Amino acid sequence: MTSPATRRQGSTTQPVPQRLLAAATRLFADRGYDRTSVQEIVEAAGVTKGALYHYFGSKDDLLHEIYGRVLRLQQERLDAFAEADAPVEQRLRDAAADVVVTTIENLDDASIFFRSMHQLSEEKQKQVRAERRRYHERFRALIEEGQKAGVFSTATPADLVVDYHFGSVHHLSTWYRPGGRLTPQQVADHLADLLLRALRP
Amino acid sequence: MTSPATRRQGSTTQPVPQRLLAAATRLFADRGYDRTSVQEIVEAAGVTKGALYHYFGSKDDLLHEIYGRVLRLQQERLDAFAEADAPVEQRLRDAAADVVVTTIENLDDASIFFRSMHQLSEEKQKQVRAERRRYHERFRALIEEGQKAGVFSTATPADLVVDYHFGSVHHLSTWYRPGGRLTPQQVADHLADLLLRALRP
DNA sequence: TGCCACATACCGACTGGTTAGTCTGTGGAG
DNA sequence: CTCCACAGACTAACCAGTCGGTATGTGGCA
Repeated sequence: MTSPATRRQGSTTQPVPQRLLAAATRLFADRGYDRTSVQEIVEAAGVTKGALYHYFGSKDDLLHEIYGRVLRLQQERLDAFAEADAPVEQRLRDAAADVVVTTIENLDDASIFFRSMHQLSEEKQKQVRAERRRYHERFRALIEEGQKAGVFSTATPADLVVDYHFGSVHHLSTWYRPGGRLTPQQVADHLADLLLRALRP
Repeated sequence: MTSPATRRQGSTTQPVPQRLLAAATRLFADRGYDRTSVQEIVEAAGVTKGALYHYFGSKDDLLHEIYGRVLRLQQERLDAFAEADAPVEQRLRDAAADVVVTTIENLDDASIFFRSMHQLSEEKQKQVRAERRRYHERFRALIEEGQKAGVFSTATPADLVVDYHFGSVHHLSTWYRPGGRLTPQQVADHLADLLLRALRP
């Protein structure tokens, strides 16, 4: 009935690889990659080292998986918004707000993402940077489209605008606390609004 | 003639504590706090562990010193701009641009600042957060002043605006490379411009 | 002027503790 | 009987911090 990796005690728990990934995410976000021992991860996931090294090649691999998950999710969502059938202003606003909401909903991923690049092997870093660049370029294309159409100011180069906005997204994990004064959606609306206001011709 | 700590070989080198701080800054920025061994720091500074532990209580202390240096510098500069005799828009623009230039000029400090909070002891973290909050509040006060005066839009709460701007400052160490297309001053002008444009009523 | 007492500024071998990754073993499903 | 999915003891490496020692300078006193 249950898949081979999905049995442990009575209740229906997640399969082991997912449990490991979830435990690692929580711990990496909480105390940082280097401060988290493999032993702590496997204990939090309720397994042992044997299980971890059965599914992952190294501690580093675990981190890489987390990066992959974030990048895939965000790229997918951006693509959807960018391809929508609406005026550029609307598409940009939606995309800008969505990345804020998604980031807040996965704050652990976000704090790992921006703090732990260096702990990845050089090769994996290169891969992550390449995917990140694709994302960045897609976003920039939206801004350039609006600039060419004359609905956005051309006072600032588009890639600087992208960095400006993603700086604030990046920063969310530093100050946003769940249950704060503003809901994720409200924060997203405000930040998207600031972006669009800055781009008014 | 030379102070006791200022003699080593023929040439006039910096005193040992500064050399250690400089070496630690470079290494922490480069490979992260946890990935940098005390041995590497002392080797880079041309001394031994004995010297380091003569001047600093712990590796953690070294990091704390770096934080202190950054915070003091930025607070000083912000205070100067905020107290200047000029219209709010001007004071805010100057302060916003200055923090960008100063951050770029000390990019190593910046990447350490935003990546290594967690490696500080809980107590030192609290101290740093308190100083950071003071800085933040000073900046926010500028925005609120402009909002009350009617020269800035009140569409977005002032503290969100502060986080928006400092997100982009924070982010600089991720993308800015010395010798890039834009000079630090140009980047600063653009980012300050984006802020002021977003605040137009 | 000479000498002693003490301090400051380091040196570098050593220790105790931790950690990523390995490897051999085992229980249950097919 | 075999193989998958994991268990858990073990190892080799590393590292922060300690500590006893040395060299150089300095102030007081005879």
